[in-house]
Order: sequence, then structure tokens, then C-alpha cells
Amino acid sequence: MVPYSDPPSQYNWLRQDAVTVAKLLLSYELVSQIGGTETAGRIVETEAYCGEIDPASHAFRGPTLRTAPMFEAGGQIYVYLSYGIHTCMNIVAGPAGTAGAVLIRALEPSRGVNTMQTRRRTTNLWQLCSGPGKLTQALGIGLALSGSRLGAELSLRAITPGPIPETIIAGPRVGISRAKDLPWRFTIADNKFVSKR
DNA sequence: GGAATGATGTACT
DNA sequence: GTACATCATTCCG
Repeated sequence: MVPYSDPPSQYNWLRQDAVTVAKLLLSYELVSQIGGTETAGRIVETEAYCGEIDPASHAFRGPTLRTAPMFEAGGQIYVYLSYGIHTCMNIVAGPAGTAGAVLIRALEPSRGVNTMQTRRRTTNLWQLCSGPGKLTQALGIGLALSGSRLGAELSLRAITPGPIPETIIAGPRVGISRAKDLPWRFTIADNKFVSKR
């Protein structure tokens, strides 16, 4: 028998800090198998939330029932309800206990566009996944997925062998009231599918 | 037990 | 640009 170690995973790179992971995720496609049809989009906008040291993070005041998935090792999925209506999805980053997370804020639609259009009740490609609540609706992501891990219903696919050729822009995060000035929102320069302009 | 609060999206003026 | 829908979670008393 080999001594105990972490299970082999193609997702071990997610155990880096949330800011690093937020930038690396911009070279990946987020793929959903939910509902039996594959839907997917390239990640073009992310935000890093840095656990108990970040006043804007849901993990800032320590673990709760809701935020428990954030305290697992990188690769966990954390979904929460926003404004009573919208679900937003995070990929947990860092070693277990650090509670880093990356909010996925926008996708460039790539697969299952027809299904996404039906779920979103719009045919406008630019508006299918251009916001954290929009993309969860398009991919069929609900609260029940919180606490699951990447690799089953949701997975990541590399788009480029290495870093993306485009420039990554860093700026302040959207819609928060604390730690407004930290430049932890990352977008692909000039991409037309991000949530703002 | 009760009230305040959002990591938002859409519709309307 | 402003209004508001809508509810799980959190915090306070």
C-alpha cells in the first residue's frame, strides 16, 4: 500500500491562492452536463475572494453552514443565492481551510447555445452569460450543486496549452460594499462577453 | 423571534 | 439613471 496522499486530480492547480487561480481560470472553458445536454463557455471574467482576510468574502466571519464548501480544498464548488433570486457560482481555491474562492462572472458561450438560449429566454448571444446570475441560469446551475466538486456535473477544459495570448485586465470587484478598492476582478482585454464594458 | 442585508438582473422613466 | 422583485442567511435583542 502507498501511504495516504491526496487523491490524484487534474485540479490540483486550484490549490493555489485565489488571486492566482482567478487569473489562470481565464484560459479554461466551464462545462456543464446538467440536464443531459452539454453547455459550456469560455471563462472571460472572474473575481477573487480571499477567505477570512477579505472583508468582502462570505468566509470573512468564519465558516457557517452555507459557506462550509469554501473551507474545503480547491476544486470544490460554492453556490449561493443572491438578492433572493439569482444563484452565483464560485470555484474554491487554495488549500483546505483557507476559504479562497473565485466567482465566475461571465462566459463566452461555446457549446449548447441553443439550450442556453432556452434557459435564459433570450437569443441574444452577448447577454447569455454576461453576469454571474446569467451564466448559472444558462448552465442550469442551482443551489443543490454547492458542496460538490469539479469533475462530474461541472468540469473545466483547458483551451490553450499555456497562458492565454490575450492581456488580462485587473480592476475593482463589482457590487460589493467593503474592500471596494482591491483590484481582484479579472477580465480578458477587449472581450465582448464580460458583464460590463 | 424578527429585521436587515445583499458578490444581481430586468423593466421602465 | 432609478426602481424593485424576492428569500436564505446572518446578526441582533
